[in-house]
Parts: sequence; structure tokens; C-alpha cells
Amino acid sequence: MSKGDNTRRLIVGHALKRATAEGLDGLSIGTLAADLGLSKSGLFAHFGSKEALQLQVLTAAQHRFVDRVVRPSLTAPRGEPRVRALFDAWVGWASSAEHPGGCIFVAASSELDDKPGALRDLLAELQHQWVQILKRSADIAVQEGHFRAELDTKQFAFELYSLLLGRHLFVRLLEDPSATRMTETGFERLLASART
Amino acid sequence: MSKGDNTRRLIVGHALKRATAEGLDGLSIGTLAADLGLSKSGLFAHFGSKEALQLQVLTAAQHRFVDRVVRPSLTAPRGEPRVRALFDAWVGWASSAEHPGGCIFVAASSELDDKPGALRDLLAELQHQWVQILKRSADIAVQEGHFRAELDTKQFAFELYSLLLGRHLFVRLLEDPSATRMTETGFERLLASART
DNA sequence: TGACAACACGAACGGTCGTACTATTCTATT
DNA sequence: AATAGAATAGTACGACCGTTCGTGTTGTCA
Repeated sequence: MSKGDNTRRLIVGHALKRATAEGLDGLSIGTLAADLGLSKSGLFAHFGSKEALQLQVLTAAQHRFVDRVVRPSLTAPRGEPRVRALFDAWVGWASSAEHPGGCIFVAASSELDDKPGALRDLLAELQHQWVQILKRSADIAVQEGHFRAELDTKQFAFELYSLLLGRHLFVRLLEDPSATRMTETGFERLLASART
Repeated sequence: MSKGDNTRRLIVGHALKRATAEGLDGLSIGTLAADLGLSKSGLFAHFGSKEALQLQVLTAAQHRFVDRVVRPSLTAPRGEPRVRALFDAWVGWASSAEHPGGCIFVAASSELDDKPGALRDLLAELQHQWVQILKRSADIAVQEGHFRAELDTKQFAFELYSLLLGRHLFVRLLEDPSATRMTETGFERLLASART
């Protein structure tokens, strides 16, 4: 890995952290450069445009998400345990000290849903993939006999992700100390209704 | 109502529409003025600061929300019908042509949750009030015997609002045509589990 | 109708933004 | 040690930002 690649990673990593708080659009080349002790132009040269930087940040977030949430959960046994693992890993992801602003995908979603462009397209694709992961984990739980055969697994994924989104709001804006407990309660209710 | 008051209302109304799409922070005095055929300084004079404008936009949104969602629902019979009315009215609110960007409170929530200040405080207060309205409607349904006595109504409000947030994402970012149907299905499941 | 307040305007300020160029410093290979 | 190329810095730009100020214009009430 060349020196430039290394610098680029440092930039993207730091930008990822800030983007969860300020939003992807709130990122500023000048501020990022100052944070890292670089010149504006030096930092800019690594990307060529702000949109390219934002795309790299989002892509880096995806890779990290796969590392921290998806892959670890795949080690859990197929079926309901894996569904639980995904749930727990997501909560851990959104609460991680690595991302003080919460989940960057949630933060970016309402920011980008009205702004057509490559950034929105990528985010929509990533969010779609995540919902599909949740759905497939439920499909497997059906195969394993943990969930009932007629379960609408897309509906299950929707409701599960809704709970996670609700938690995000209650934790971050309302600062409700019972947010995580309520999310877990809702999750248990959802699981119960999915079982055979 | 003086001429100035009227102009101010026009400005705030238009800003409210734009803020749902661009975000409260994305509002620009210059752009708003151009939209309305006013001069930047003329528009600015009505508020004295951008934050004051943003606060008025949020307050106007609250008034409109009460008019369009809360008050009409209060005409529904106490108990489960009123809970349903609130649900339906919220979906109508978020889909209204009046707010092409969806619900401004949802849009502002992830934007402001990391930015301390008067704006965030006001938004948190409004969101808290909304959750309380949902909770109290469930309390009434318990009183009326529609919901079971031991129901955790705060939990109910959390899950209900989570579904609405999930719908917002699925409609706006993922453009999933079955979003509203899934929200309704989840709502019915939630109601069923709350009944006696 | 005259007087005064309310309202709106244009110009300008200092600042930050993304981006484009050029120049310098560093690094790695010969 | 020399040199090519990558990496970073420096400077400048045009655009837009919120804000201020001075000056007209318009509306309102005595």
C-alpha cells in the first residue's frame, strides 16, 4: 500500500466519522483538511471532486458494515439465532464509539431521499441490500422450522428494520433511556409472531 | 393582519415546503427570496436571523400538523378508532402534496440529532409531544376496554411510530410500492396484540 | 393630506465553499 | 546519487452564504 493510499484511507475514515454527525453533504473539504493537518488542495487531489469523496465514504461505510455487522452474524447458527445476531450486531453498530453520530445510513437516508444522483442511488442500493439480508435470514429461519412456513419474510424484514429506525430516533433525538429496551421488547414480539 | 405579517406567512409557508426536501439547514435566504420574488435583505428583515426563520418554520409545521393530523383524529370515537385515525392521518400527512418531501419532522430529526441548539430542542419537544399523543390514545383505548389493561402503552407508541418511520424510508428512499401495505399489516398486527 | 411607521430594495461585507492551476517536497527505483 | 513520478502545498477563482446598512417606497392613521 503506497503512502497515498494510506493517506486516502485516513481521510475517508475520518470523513466517515464526521459524516454520521454532519451528514454526507455537511462534509467540507477545508474542515476535513484542517482536522487532519493537510492542506485543502492536498486532500482534494486524492479525490478530484467532493462527490467522489462522498461515494468513497459511503463505500467505506458499507465495507465496515459488512465487517462489523453482517459477517460476524453469519457465524451464528442458521435460523432464529442468526436473526437475533443481526439484530444485536446492528444495535452495536449504531451505538459504537466508532460512529458517534449513530448509523450513517440512517443519517444519510433522509438527507438524500430527495436529491437524485449517484450518491442517492448508491445509498438506496445499500439499504436495499440490508433489507434483503434481513429477509433472507428470515427465509432461512423458515427453512429451519424456527419460523412458520407461511411467514411473509419481507414483511418481517420491514418490521424489524422499522424497530431499528425507531430506536435510532428515540436514542439520538429524544435521548430516551428505555429506547433499547423497547426495541428489544418489540423484537421479541415480532419473533413470537413469526414462530410456528 | 398587516401586510408584513402576510408576507411573513408566505415566506414561512414556502420555506416549510422546501425544508422537507432540502432540510432545515439547507434552507437559503437567497434561494427563498428568489423563489418568492423578494430581495434577500427584504426577506431577511422579517426574521433577523436564519435560526429565527428556522424556528418559525418548525413552529408553523407544528401548527399545521395539529390542524391536519391531531385535531381531525380527535373527532374519531375514543379508543381504537381514534388510534386508527391517528395512524391514517399521519400517513396522509407524510404523503400530502403539500409536503412533497415527506414529513418535515422525520427529515429534521436525523439532521438535528447531533447539533445542539434551540432548533434541536424545539424539535425534540415536538417529537416527544407526538409520541405522548400516540401513547395517550392507547391509554384511552385501554380505558374503553379495546386494549388489554396491562398493555404497555409507551411501548405501543414506540412500535407504532417505528412503523411510520419505516414507511417513510421505504417510500422515500427505496421507493417500495408495497411500503404502505406493509405498514398497515404491521399496524394490524400491533393492534391485534394490544387487544384484550 | 400630512406625518410617520412599516416594508422592501440594492449594494456591499467578510466568510466559506468546491475547484483549478502551479509549485514544491517527498519517495522509490535505477 | 540521480531522477521520475507521486504526494502535498500554495494561491487564486467565482459562487454562494448570512448579515448589515443606507435609502427609497408603500401603507396607515390622525
